Parts: sequence; structure tokens; C-alpha cells
Amino acid sequence: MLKLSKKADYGLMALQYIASVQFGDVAQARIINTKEIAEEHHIPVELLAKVLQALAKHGIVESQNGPKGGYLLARNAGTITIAQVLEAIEGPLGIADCYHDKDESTCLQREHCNIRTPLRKVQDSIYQLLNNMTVEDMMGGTPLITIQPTTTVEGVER
Amino acid sequence: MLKLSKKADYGLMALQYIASVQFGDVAQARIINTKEIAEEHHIPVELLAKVLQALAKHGIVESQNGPKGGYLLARNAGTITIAQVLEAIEGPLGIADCYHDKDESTCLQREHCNIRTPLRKVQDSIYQLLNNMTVEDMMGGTPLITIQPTTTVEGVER
DNA sequence: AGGTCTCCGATCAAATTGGTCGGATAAAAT
DNA sequence: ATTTTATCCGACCAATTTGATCGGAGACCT
Ligand code: FES
Ligand code: FES
Repeated sequence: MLKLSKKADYGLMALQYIASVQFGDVAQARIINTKEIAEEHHIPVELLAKVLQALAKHGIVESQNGPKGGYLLARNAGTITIAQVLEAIEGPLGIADCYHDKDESTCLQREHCNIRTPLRKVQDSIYQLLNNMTVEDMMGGTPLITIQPTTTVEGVER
Repeated sequence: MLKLSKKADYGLMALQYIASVQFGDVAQARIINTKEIAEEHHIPVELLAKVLQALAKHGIVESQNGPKGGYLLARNAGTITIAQVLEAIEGPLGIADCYHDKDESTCLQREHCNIRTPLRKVQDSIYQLLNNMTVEDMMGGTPLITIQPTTTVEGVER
């Protein structure tokens, strides 16, 4: 329950990697291609490609075609929130369909619904939570490292 | 994304209804059967039955068999949190599988994962949010949601 | 004890998600 | 300028999860 999909997971990983290479201190800023990210994280290449496509279509990353092509962040890492990424990869997020204002007709039990108002507050809180965290906050360590255990990764403090 | 399943939705509705009848001021406390809840909220009867089974198995509601049987809350409404309900209906909740400590082997990219630590904080915040709201808070139309701001990520306070 | 009403466990169909394939495109090499 | 090659892109298929259903077991009332 509440488990975010593999695609979302892959997307976040890729963004963190791209951001770390592009804005990190250690390496030179360069364009990253799909294959590099996939091999680095051991995830299927083609699936990651599809995720990056979606991100490109929503203006989160820019794509460059041809040899020596790849992806790079479209805007600063601090302005890309987790909520935006998730919404780009999967549909508009919402704890239930009937809480997104527009589709009022879909829910049959709308009239007799008793949990609408309270759950809406939960949804708003979660949304706000995801919207207050950017990919910059995920750039804790140096790029392409294994997780450094127990060292409190700074970056969420802002 | 982040959409909770129909079963969870139905389960919350049923609990709110049971609680309202059992502890509400208006009606006499009595046992509610599945059919009544289903017809009241226009949801498929058999599916709701399965949800209530799960809730009974996890000690959230008590079942009484035979004619004039049905369900009633096992404990006070104020002690049943949303998180407990969701965990009873669906599996253990967690934003991703690899953040629940035990199944370490399942995640292939565990070693090269860079988003583990930050996402874990998000998960903890959501969990805390769902654990601070009880079915009592869903009763009476005056839902009060209290989120004690955690030390992890800011922006969670209401 | 018989009949009926209710919960219960196993089973089946639909939808979503995860994964794969070949083609279009643009940069680089010849 | 042409060919080559590396990359992104969109459509297709398979697996898992979810939604819904069925017949049987147990308990109450008459
Ligand atoms: S379940 Fe749709 S409005 Fe409550
Ligand atoms: S995705 Fe499994 S540990 Fe990060």
C-alpha cells in the first residue's frame, strides 16, 4: 500500500544521478545518456528510457538526440519537487480519484460518502510534503557512490 | 499515483459507519451487518465482506455470526488509526519495498541506491501522518487532524 | 432438529503495471 | 556530401496486482 511504482523509483534515481553529475562538485558537467544511468543502477534500460521520455515531455529534463546525446536537467535542481516528478511519471496523484475536484461523476457513493472531507486533509498534507522536497534535497553524497550508512545525509534540512 | 485501493476506501467507509452507529449520539448502539453497510454506500456486498474479514482477522472489528449477526468495533474508535486500518486491509504500507528493513535482498540496486535515505524520511512522515488520525476523527463531521511536526522534513505542519 | 441467515475461504475476470521491440532522428566520421 | 552509428522515441506484448464473484461452513431462532 502506498507503494510508489518502479517507474517512479527509477525516475527519481535517474534525476538524482543527473543532478549530481550536473551540479555536483566532483565531476564536470556533462550530458548523461540513458545507458549510463541504467548500468550504474542496474535497472532495465528501455524502461528507464520511457520514464525519461515522460520527464522530458513535462519539461523536467531536456533531451538531446544523436551520438554524444542524452539528457540534462531542464531547470535548477532546487525547483524540481518530488510531487512534480511523480505527477509527470504517473498520473496526477491523489489518495483517491474522487478528491481531485473534476471527476465528480465517477464516484457512485459521493452522496453517501462520509470519509471525503477527512481524507482530503490527509491528501493535502501528503501533497504538501512531497512538494516541499526537491531533487536538490536528495543530493546528499557524492555521485555514483554506494550508500554511506549512518552518516546523516544532509540535504533535507534546507 | 498514491491512490489507495477501492478495498481500503470501502473499509474506511464501513468503519466510519459502524463507529457512527455504535458511538454516535443519534441512534441506538447495535450490530451492523455487511448488507446494510453495502446498500447504504452503494458498494458491492461481497467485496466489502472480504474487507471486513480482513479487519476482523486483525482485531479491529469483532464478528458475530448467525442471524442478527454482523460486525462491531473491537476497540474504541479513538484508538484505531488510519494506518492500522490500511495495513490490515492491504499489506504493510511503505513507499517502496526496500524501505521496510526486512527484505534487503529483493532490491537489486540497493548498493547503488542514492534515494534511499531521503525517501525514507518521506515515508516516515506519511506514516506518522496516517497514524495520528483515528476513525473517531472521521466521525461527526468535525474532523480534526493533528499532525505533530516531525523533526525530519519541514512543511508537514498542517 | 430443521431452516435460515450470516460470515468465511477459495476461485475467476479485469485493469494496471512492468518490460520489450523496431523505427525515427541527429550528430559524427569518412 | 554520404555513410555510419549512437541515441531518443512511440507502439506493442507479458506479468502482476486488483476488483469482483461463487459456493460452502457456522451460528442463531423457531
Ligand atoms: S469515495 Fe468518492 S466521494 Fe467519498
Ligand atoms: S530502490 Fe531499493 S534501496 Fe533504493
